[in-house]
Amino acid sequence: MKKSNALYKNQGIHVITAIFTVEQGVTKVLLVKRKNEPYKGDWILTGGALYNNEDLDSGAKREIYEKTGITDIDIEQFKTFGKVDRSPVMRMVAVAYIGVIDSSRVKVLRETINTSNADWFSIDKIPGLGFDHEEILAEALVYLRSKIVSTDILKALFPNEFTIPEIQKTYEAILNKKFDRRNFRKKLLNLDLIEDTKRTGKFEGKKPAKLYKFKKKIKTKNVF
Amino acid sequence: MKKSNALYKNQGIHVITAIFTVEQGVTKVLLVKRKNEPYKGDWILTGGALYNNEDLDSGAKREIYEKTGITDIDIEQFKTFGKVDRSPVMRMVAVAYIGVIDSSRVKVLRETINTSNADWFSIDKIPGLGFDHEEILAEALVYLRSKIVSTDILKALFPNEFTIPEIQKTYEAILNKKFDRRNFRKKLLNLDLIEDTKRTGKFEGKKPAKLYKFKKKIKTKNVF
DNA sequence: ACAAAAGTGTTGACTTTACACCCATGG
DNA sequence: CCATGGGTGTAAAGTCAACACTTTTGT
Repeated sequence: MKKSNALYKNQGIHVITAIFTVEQGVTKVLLVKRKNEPYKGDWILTGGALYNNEDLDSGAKREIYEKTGITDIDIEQFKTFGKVDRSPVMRMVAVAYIGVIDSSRVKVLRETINTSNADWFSIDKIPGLGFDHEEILAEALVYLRSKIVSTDILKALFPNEFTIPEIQKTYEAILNKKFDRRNFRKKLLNLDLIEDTKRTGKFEGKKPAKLYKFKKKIKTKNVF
Repeated sequence: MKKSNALYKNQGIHVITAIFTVEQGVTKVLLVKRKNEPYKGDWILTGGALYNNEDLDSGAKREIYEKTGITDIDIEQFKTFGKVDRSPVMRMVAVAYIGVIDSSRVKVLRETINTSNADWFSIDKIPGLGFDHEEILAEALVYLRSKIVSTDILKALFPNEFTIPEIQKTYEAILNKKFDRRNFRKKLLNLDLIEDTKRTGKFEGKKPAKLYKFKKKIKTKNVF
């Protein structure tokens, strides 16, 4: 392959992450505001150009750190976006990730070189986003929803102990759906993701609730 | 973003597809042999560099056409690979796809500009592959297996009518697992992917078998 | 008439769903 | 002592896995 061929000259790779949290029953996503052209002043998902000396996952995490100050976040790649005109500057494809984090445990930076502000937005009050980030965010949400029903992706929100009513609220917020208290408990326990800690704590009720925690190892169940 | 910054100069994008078929109960993948360095003489999956004037899916299809002559193939993006050293020439990320096609319906080209030969390989007799294509192929297979249990991805192998014993053999070949005849039938019909054509045909038995076909519209079922 | 593969039905185990009742605590 | 949410149980409907018998044809 010839580097000089105009057919594939000046290409680049974005690594973009939709970082979600849930606060008081509301699903939110972290956005940053661009300081420079293109899309100056617009909100976008965290991300930026991949460097030559880093793998995709590392690049995505570096960008998260640079734009928000967040470290120690687990991310999961879900799709790559590559419409010809998705960036007005040059030909870029965007490798997109989702991440989940407890917003109360992180202090988000307000000012970086390329972005001013960084803030959590309720997913049903999203402003217009720059680049193709609205499309990316929409697909990120679909992916997030598909993941929480069978994986321990919510572990980031509940790294330690939690009660079932508490985590149920989070499921309901993300899936935008209500569940029967008793059936939810049975189903969740059946997924084999969490275990009883034999301790109790408080959530909303006056009666103490049992505390659970995510298991160390998880196994997935199969169709067929 | 400055195009000249060495941190992200000279990057490129590969679009790679693992094309599968099933012949007489054996799952096979289409490989081509490289004519030029790097990896001259090695077998690899079909693919190549994305052009600036095409979307990702189009690029993947163009590469398939150029390397094998195959047109009219449905492909599905499943993951992007981006280890720093995955290509010795320059920094490339590979957007990977899977596709399924009936090998008996296509005539695969044997000679192109960059590749000589193009042939079907049983997935348990894969030669060493160039670049990181062994890793891509391994993940492609996992993805393929996850897809056939709930989608109409096998439609490409059975575009028209087929019998249940016939398609069962294909499922068994891909999943490398045997199923009970009666339960397989019930489960498959329950997936709501196929419908009775009210016609009959022959497969292996002497008794005529009912002919089915994939439905036009498919709906997916949910957990939670 | 029989071998060989195709089609159908039943049963028991397990899940899922929809409910109703008791429990522990703070006020 | 009672309101509030937390915990548990049960019955009906549905799914899943294992298995046996009948049907249609070619020879």
